[in-house]
Amino acid sequence: MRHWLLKSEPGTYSWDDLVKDKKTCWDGVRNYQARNFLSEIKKGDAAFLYHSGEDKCIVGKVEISRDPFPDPTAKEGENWVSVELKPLKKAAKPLDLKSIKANPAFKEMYLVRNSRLSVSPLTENEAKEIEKLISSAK
DNA sequence: GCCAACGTTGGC
DNA sequence: GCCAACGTTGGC
Repeated sequence: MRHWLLKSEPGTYSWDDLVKDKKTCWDGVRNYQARNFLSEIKKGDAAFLYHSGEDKCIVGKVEISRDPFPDPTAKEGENWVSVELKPLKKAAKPLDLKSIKANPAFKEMYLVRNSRLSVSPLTENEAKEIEKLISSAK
């Protein structure tokens, strides 16, 4: 099982929206690198949801509930993919970007090195560290 | 609101 | 195939 980081503007689609919807189709990704990662995701993988913009926090953990499939919002002839996901658990303590940048365990993270990439893989270590940090009570 | 980083597009 | 121009994203 692999771990991923999914990024979203909370104004566009937030953790709360996801909880309200119970599950969502992660579509609209229009970046080749992100698409390549998307298509590597498998049902049963876990991902963390990061809010860019106002929040700049990892806000929760989600589970991929469907293997990659063609993005329904793609135009005719275009080849984009999406996955389906559902909320697993909300972060007891959101992990903000400042802490991520300050933590040497996250030095190599895509979020740190290329904050514009909306879908990226996490190493096992990074995933463990995130898990630990968002789970611990304040 | 500004700017840096990155991706895409189009002229050559 | 290169590179300048432009658009988008996201942090500050």
